[in-house]
Amino acid sequence: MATSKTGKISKPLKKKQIASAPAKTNKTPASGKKVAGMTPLAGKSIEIMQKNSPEAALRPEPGKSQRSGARPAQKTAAHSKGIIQKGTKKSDMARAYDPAHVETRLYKNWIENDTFVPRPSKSGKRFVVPIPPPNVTGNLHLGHAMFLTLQDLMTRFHRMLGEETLYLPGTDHAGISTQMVVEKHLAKEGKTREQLGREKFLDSAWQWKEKYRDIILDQIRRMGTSCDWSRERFTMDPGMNRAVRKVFVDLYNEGLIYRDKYLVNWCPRCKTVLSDLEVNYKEETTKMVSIRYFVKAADKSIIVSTVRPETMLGDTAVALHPDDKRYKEFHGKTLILPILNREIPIILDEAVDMNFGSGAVKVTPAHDLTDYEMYKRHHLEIISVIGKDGKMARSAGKYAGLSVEQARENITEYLRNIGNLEDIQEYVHNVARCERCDTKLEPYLSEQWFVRMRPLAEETLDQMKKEKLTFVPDRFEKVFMDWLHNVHDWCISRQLWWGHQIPAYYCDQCADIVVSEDPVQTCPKCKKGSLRQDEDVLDTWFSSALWPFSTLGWPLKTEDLQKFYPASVLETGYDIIFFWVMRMVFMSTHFMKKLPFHTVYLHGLVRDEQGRKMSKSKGIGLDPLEVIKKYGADALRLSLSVGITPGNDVRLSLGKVEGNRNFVNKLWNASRFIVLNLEKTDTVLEVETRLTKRFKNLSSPSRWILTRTQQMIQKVTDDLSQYRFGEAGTSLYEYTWGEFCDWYIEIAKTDLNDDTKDILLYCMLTMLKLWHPFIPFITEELWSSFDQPSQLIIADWPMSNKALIDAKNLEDIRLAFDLVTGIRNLRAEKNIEPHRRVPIVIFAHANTDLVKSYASIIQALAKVETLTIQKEGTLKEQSVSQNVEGMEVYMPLAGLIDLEAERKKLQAEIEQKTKFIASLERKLKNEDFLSKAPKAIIESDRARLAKEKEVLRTLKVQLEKIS
RNA sequence: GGGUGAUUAGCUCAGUUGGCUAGAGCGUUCGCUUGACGUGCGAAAGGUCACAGGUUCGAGUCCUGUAUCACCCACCA
Repeated sequence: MATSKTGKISKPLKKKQIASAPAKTNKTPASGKKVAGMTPLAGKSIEIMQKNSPEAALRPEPGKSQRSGARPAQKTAAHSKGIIQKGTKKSDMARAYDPAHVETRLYKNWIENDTFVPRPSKSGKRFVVPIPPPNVTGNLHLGHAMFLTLQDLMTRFHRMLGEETLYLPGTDHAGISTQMVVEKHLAKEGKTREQLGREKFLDSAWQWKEKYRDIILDQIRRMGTSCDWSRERFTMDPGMNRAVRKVFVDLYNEGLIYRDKYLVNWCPRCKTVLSDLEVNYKEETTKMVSIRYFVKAADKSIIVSTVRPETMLGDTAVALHPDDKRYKEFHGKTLILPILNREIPIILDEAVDMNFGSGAVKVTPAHDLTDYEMYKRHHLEIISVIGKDGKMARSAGKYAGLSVEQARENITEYLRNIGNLEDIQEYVHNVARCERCDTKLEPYLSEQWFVRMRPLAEETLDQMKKEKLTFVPDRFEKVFMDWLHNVHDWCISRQLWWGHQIPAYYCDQCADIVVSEDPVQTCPKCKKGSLRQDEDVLDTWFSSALWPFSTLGWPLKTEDLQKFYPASVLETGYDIIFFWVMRMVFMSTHFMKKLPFHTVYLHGLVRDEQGRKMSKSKGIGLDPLEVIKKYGADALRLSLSVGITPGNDVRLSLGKVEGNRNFVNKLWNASRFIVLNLEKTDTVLEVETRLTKRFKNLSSPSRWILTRTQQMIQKVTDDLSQYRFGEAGTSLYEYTWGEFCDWYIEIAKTDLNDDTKDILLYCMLTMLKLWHPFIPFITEELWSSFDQPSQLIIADWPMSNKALIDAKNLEDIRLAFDLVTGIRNLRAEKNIEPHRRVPIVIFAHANTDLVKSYASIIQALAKVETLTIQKEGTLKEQSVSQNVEGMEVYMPLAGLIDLEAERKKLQAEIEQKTKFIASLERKLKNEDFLSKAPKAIIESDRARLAKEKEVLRTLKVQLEKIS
């Protein structure tokens, strides 16, 4: 491929066919003229000398500060710290960027200038991102860093587009988690929550919250997030609480919240119920015991198998499949439960799997969900034998008080002794565990509050037909829809103290339940009973579900609510799609009659270098603050946004961050170069206007970089609009370093006139704008060094300017670049020191005039002494050669040439070329291809073929000349 | 049991609607005080795009199957 779609020149430059040589130039005339074979040894000895030179001692040790350099210079404080301050002379810009001293100052500055506060836009467009409120339980981790980076990236992009932008911050009270850490904290002082009592416990929880809220918010700021802090919310703010109460009461009145007795997931350690989503299943190998149950008054028996023999104390039936022929004679009989000798019925139920085990199932309604369902179908007895504490209950008789495990052992042993134990086998099955503390859960029969999901799900499905909800990546749409189609009721009560207390009140006289937004003292029904509020609190996610509208003042009809609901994009990790995203969607649909956002962007999970999930509880993972301290927030942000793809997990290594820190520093130095060479700094607009007028008169490289800049503007804008952050970042990176720095700055050095200075400035300012959403700190800092009006954060996003595009020129300049690389190749191959100038002869054939126009660039960048450019010709001296796009490039090296090696090199190239041409020809002779492929493809292949043939021809010519 | 994702250079990953003699960063090798930057510069080596079929003029990209890994949902004792 010649020039790529984007017109990038980097690809062709890396081609293998182009061979060797060293570096570039400056204006000083060449000094060392005698071309001599430079041996590797000679090079080494020089290196050794350098290390021992006095100057070397001044170099910074690796990993130490950047302060000293090879050329020690007097530095001001600002200088040495890598920051730019008002009144600082430009020449004082430090050699390396030091984020630590810049970030805090800039952040403060942004806030002082109210730049994070939404400002009405001319277009009326708005962009709203609700933050996923971090828990007030601890410190920022990389998961947070991830979403903060992406959300802020979008926010800053849209703010620069001129939209009225709101990034709404806040924190979550995080019920169980917070209660757990507060209890742990109290335990250190030897206190328990029971000792303290509810009120005092809540006091210390609030204290905890105050402290950690401040910490976490501060950490959020460290990432550079441009949240509107004036609108910050906490899920237990009075306003939020009001919203929660209203939602609860409304849903209750509509019959969508109910209270019922049900077998729920109980965590004996947390002492609360959990919703199905908060249960993790983990595989475990246990013993499955088979027990013989005898039929009453007969010697017939049935064998049942179980992994939980201790629950047999609560058995109230044995179930068989109605069609199971083996057990026909047992239908209608009763069995004697061993140990207790209780009489239990045999029931028939289709839930039984005939093919599993013996085909007979013990039924323990109080401790198994399937059994509980059978209990309801068959009107059985229900006996609970395990208590809230996870120990055997009083109903377990002599086993009461034992742990479940102990009881299991004892009962198994007892069954063995009485001869009812038939078999024990290893069995692998899934065990339910608490998402928070990993304790084994017990199904527990109790009265709880539930949200009736079916009607809400259907309402949501309807709404989603009217409004499009876009998922990025789109595969999550299916996951989302499947869940909606297969919902279960949501258990929302929690036996905790920290959270929104359920607004339900019970009468101590008539047992009536009053559900009310405001406290009720006396029973409205019997008029005499006093009311006591339900002690339980709501699932944390209940309040999070209201986040998109409760944060804006709902249920009040506030201006904010009108303006900023619905939000634009909800960005979060795919792991909380059901916990949070789903619930926001159906709650918002129900109460706002509009989806809460139009797009759901789901990022992957951040993992460590080994691919392990970052988890602070396990002590794995990098601390974002440490990373920021060492490499800067910008470097961290880059590492979490460039090269990533939505929905896919990211591995983060310090090496990656370091690389990005290096990039940030590169940007700093490119700016530094420009600052040092600029006499005056005009605004982007002024420069752009000037360049637009002069465009046609500009040099080819100048037109090239301007064209590429326009293309970058277009690409980055498109990519960011379509949530392709990784892609946008990658191209910008390549443009910044690989094109602007590596080529344009080097070319500009050869002729620093007013035009080139204008272009350097224009490109840099544009680049700073394009980079700003990714790396806000350094870009803002550099922006200020160019004396631009207003801050970068609120500058206008650039627009691609058609008057600054010259597409044809991209092709032309590529030749020049390829020639430079080709010559450098030759030099490197022959170990010519970079600073030594060499003579070069180019037979450029059809490109002669064009190449001549690039002579000075080639000469400068490839360090050429005398550059001879001719249409064609013969060689006077022995030379090494290189073929660049059909142009013959020779570097005379009399006496130092291994002719055989040269021949082999050319022959290899000829062979490769020949093959490639053959395959192209085959393709272009293929009737199917000619008739079915798009014309543009055929045309470009034809052109390609012609070009390649020319290259082949010249390669052969070269081979002859050398021989 | 159902579903999803991953599998591309030594490592970590890109690769938008199929047109690619397959790219980046790190690492490796060689050479550099080249006055923006050694947190740098120049050059190079390195890939049967997991495997097997298929669709297509053309497949890293689409389809089917297989393997391995990861995850999600449901949980049958």
